[in-house]
Formats: sequence, C-alpha cells, structure tokens
Amino acid sequence: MAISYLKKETETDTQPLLKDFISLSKPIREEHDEEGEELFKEKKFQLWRENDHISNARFSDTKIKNTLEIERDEEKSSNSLYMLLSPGMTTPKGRRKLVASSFVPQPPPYLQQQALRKQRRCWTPELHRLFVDALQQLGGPGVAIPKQIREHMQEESLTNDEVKSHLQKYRLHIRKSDSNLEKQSVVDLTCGIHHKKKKKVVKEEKHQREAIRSRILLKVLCSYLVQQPQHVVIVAWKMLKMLNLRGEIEISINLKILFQEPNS
DNA sequence: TCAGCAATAT
DNA sequence: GATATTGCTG
Repeated sequence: MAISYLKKETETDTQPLLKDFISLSKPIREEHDEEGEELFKEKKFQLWRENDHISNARFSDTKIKNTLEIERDEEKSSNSLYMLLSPGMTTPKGRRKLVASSFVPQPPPYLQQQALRKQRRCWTPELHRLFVDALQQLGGPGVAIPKQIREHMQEESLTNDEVKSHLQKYRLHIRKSDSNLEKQSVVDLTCGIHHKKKKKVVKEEKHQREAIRSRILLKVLCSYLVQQPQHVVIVAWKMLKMLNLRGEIEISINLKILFQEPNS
C-alpha cells in the first residue's frame, strides 16, 4: 500500500529527479531556476546520492517491515533501496547480504521517511497531567522509569518509546530551569552584596529589596511546582542573610505552607 | 529487553 | 527553537 504510494510519488512528483539521477554530470541548475521547491528536492536528492550508502544503512529493512504492511519477499526486496548498495555489502549490523541485480532509482529518503515515520504523538495537557501525576506517584522525574510511568498512566495508546521521549524532554526542561535559576540567584546575590555595602539605603533600594523578596517567593513557588524546592530554599536563605532583610519569618511561613500543601 | 542519551526529523 | 522519533549503547 505504502509502496504503491511511493511508486506513484516517484512517477509523478519526482520525475525530474529521476531524470537527473540518471544523467549525473548534468548541472543542477538548468531547468529548475524558477522552481525553488524542485531545486531544493533535487539538491537533497543529489546529496543523498553522494551519501546513499549511509542513508540506506540507516533505512533498515527491519523498520520497513515493522512499520508498514508491506507484502514483500526476498525477490521484491532486491528492488528496495538496498540494491543501490555495492554487491555483497551488509548493513552496519550485518543483517542482510545486499546484492544489486538491477538499477531502479528510488525516491529520496525524505519522501520515504515521510511515509515510514510514525505519526507524531501529541501530548495534550490532559495526557501531560497524567504523566506528571505518574511521576509524582513514582518518586519524581529522576527516579521514575518509562515503563512504570506508562503502566501508571494507564493510557493504552501510549508506547514506552513515547513516554521515554517525553521523560527525556521533561528532564531536560527541569535541568534547564534549574540552571536558569542558579544564574538568576547569582545575579540576585550580587545585587544583595551591592546593597549591603552601601550604608545609606534610599527608598528606591527598599523597593528593589522588596522586588527581590518577591522573586524569592516566586522561585520557591516555581521550584515547588517541579518538586525540587531544596535548592531554592538554600539560595533564598543565603539571599535573606546577605540582604539582612527583616522578612525571614514571613517567608519561612510561606515556605511552610507551600511544603505542607501536598499532604493536605 | 530496556533505560538513557544523542542524532535526526518535523 | 521546541518537540517528537529513531538509533545506538551499556
């Protein structure tokens, strides 16, 4: 089914590519100066030609078999991309011996990939919420593993790979926001030191300190949301000490409330 | 087999 | 640039 689609594509859309594929010495720019899209495809195709041994190796037969319902026997497979490889050449893992028997150009990989690549999973807010819930139940993003998360989510349509990918992304996000937080803390601490050095505290500076205090609270809140508040608590404590603010109690109370919330 | 990471694609 | 998929490795 997909093969016939690809064949159709080859016969219609990629006709010029086919032509140039056969006469390789021909300059790319000749007939397609006004067709940016075609030229783009052409260049990609030529590039693919130059690296076809790499592309084809990546284009594993296992994937083709697994992804699509292709009725294909060994005879037909000689008509696949593999036939473009040198005779006797094997895949990186040596799964198959490849023998070129005839020369039938195939559509470029980007077209094949379009047909073979699985449909993108859309992580809806609801799905993500299930994911985060599962993470919380399983001890947080650093501890939970994809399989457990998937089982916990009880979402039949989800695959382990999808969860794994989402988890990877989620962890990266956390790491990123943590490092941003650290950078921000450094800035704030510098600001605090600066204030301490000054003997006279003008009104404007008082406002600034209030702003800093607000930011601490905001950070604590954000950190609480990602279940990693410890770091921010330490930073907030240091900042308060350096700034010599009178708001310690007020802030501690806020922290207490925040930390108690999950149990209530 | 699976988690984790990196490369690649969309 | 963000996000998803795929490939590779231990």
